[in-house]
Amino acid sequence: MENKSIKEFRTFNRFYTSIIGLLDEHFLNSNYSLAEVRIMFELYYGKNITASDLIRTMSIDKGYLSRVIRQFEKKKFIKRERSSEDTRVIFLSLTHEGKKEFQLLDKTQDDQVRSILKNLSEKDLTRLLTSMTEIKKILTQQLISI
Amino acid sequence: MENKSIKEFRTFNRFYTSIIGLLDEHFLNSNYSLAEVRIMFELYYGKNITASDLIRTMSIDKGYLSRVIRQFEKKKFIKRERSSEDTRVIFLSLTHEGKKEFQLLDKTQDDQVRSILKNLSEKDLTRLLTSMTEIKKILTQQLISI
DNA sequence: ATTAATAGTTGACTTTGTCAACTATTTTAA
DNA sequence: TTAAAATAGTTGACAAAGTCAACTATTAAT
Repeated sequence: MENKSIKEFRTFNRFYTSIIGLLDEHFLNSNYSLAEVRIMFELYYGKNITASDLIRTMSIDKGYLSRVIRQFEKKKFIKRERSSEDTRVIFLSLTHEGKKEFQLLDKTQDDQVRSILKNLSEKDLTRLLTSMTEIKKILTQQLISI
Repeated sequence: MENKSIKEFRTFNRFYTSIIGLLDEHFLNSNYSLAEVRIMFELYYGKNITASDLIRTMSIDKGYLSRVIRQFEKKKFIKRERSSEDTRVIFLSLTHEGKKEFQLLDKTQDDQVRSILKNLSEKDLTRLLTSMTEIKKILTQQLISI
């Protein structure tokens, strides 16, 4: 395999890092860190999520997570419910307030993405999404080897 | 434009964030932060770079940058040269030591990318890189609107 | 000549993240 | 069945990363 391929791959990574950086800016200007938004995301779309789940999927430190959860609890965004089967385990979920707060963030992100995509021609939009699907499909199989 | 497009775009963003995260892990396990590696990158590939340049291109805080540069100077990775035209300005560059250090990081990253790409068929590799070029082309024009 | 702008530094601070030790509980296996 | 190992989560102490405003020095603008 050619070095040129590696170079191209890395160039794309830098390019897309800056795209993601621009999109994340909004979150960073909100009152929440990326980790906090991600936690809300997981709880909003998931079910019966525990701290351990978040630690695994986010690769976040458990001490740090514990504190973030406590903060959110104080703000009444997250509620805890101890498992009856295994009392070490605590199920986390968003309160109504928490859901509302996340929806706000999520919608702003949607709006921001829409404002980018709306400028694209039908053709370009299709090409863009097709390319994304393609990349996802090809790289998913490789993910394990990283 | 459909909500489905927005959703797909954001799904890809999350996917690619995790790819980048995996690739960046190595840097984070090195003795340098992402910001530090990025600074070395800019100095390695650029010419006549000043702190102001880095502040603009990286959107980094100037106080923070000032300290990082000082650290690197202490390690003899970066050298400063005051501009004769505008004595407020200091040109930054990597020392021989600094270049060697960056090359090490850069090579490790290359190796890591190679280990991913080598598992792909010729066809998939071509498709992957084509898709990346496509995305880059389509989104570059939109970058301003973000 | 003043005033405004720019480049970079410094101090004080906050946020974010890490590490290891700890409690409490459950699972494993002799 | 019980001792040891594993798992879930918390806490304290700390380090790294990043932010903000005030500062010096210099240059550009009116």
